[in-house]
Amino acid sequence: MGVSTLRLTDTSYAVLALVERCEPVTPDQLKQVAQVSILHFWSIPHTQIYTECSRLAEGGLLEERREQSGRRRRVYRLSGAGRKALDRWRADPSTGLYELRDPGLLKLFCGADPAAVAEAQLERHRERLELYRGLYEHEEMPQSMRLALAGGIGHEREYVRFWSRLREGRDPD
Amino acid sequence: MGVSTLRLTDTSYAVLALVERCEPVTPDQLKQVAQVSILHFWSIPHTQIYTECSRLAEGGLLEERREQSGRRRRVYRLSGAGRKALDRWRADPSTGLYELRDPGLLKLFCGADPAAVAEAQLERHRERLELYRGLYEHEEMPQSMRLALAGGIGHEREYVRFWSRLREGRDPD
DNA sequence: CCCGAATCGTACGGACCGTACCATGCGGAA
DNA sequence: TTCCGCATGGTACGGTCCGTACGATTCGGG
Repeated sequence: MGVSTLRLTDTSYAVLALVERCEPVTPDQLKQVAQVSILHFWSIPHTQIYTECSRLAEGGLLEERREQSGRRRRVYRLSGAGRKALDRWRADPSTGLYELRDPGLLKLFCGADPAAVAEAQLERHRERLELYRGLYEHEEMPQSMRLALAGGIGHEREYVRFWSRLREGRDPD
Repeated sequence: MGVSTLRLTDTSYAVLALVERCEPVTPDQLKQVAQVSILHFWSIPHTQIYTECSRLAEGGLLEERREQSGRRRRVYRLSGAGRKALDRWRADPSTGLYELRDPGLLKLFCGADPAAVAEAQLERHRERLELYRGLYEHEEMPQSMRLALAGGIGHEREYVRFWSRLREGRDPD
């Protein structure tokens, strides 16, 4: 299949960028890297990483090899066309809107007891905040990744603030 | 179809709660209400509101009537079973994790120029923040809705802070 | 050497999504 | 009044996505 007929979504570019950073790489490794990076602001079900890789390979944006022994896993690299597409996308700063599905805010909106929901949410968000802070402190990572992570930290901090106030029955302000 | 065979997602409950608040109500009206409320933290494509309403009616959680004249629109009310299901769900404060798809953070992560992305993001988030603040000040609304809106305001404020710092080349902190 | 667990990958059906398109009502112009 | 154009309201439908469930391979310990 030629590049011309290939539909590229933001998810496609996410995969291309991950491959760029990790090549040569198997889908399973991508899955793990995504787990501690983009999945926090760009959620994808794990199976889609496999299908997206093979789509992109078929379209010529990734190069696909097979390991010669063992599991004969597929191994991907960015192709010239892939790099070009990725660069073009990166050069354009315009984006679509974000989409959020936050069941905590939903329950709050729907009339659940604020303090009770807050209690549960606080626990989750505190965990996440600690997780992000740990990564931020201890991991080596490229600057762009560090910036995105800082975004996540900011959000979790805000979540914790919000739900804390709610738990105590104060106005969230 | 009996209730027993009906799969209820968070989206189902979102619709039930909106109906509870607006009944009697047509799907189109729900669409408009959602537009200025839950869509900011629980995104749903508009067509799904129609299909979800008829699913819930078929399952006995909503009552469906037709207008007698004009467009003969479908008009929904919460049934007894619907109210019960909704109450049960609300009483349980546990929830799943939130999911986010933020193309701004994604581009940042993928190596785009931070200042350029920030410029574009700032514009969007400033608009949203103003929108939410306007609603918060001027609209009458139930307390639970006000709380959820306050959550949205907090997040937009954080977004603005984050992208502002990035635009100026400072560390996001 | 075998077995169980962990890892890695895929198959598949149903839910979701978004585009494109109909249908109806409404209001203004002549 | 009638016509027309636009705004509103609703649906049809096919492709994409999603998540569960399972199959395959490897590894480690007894």
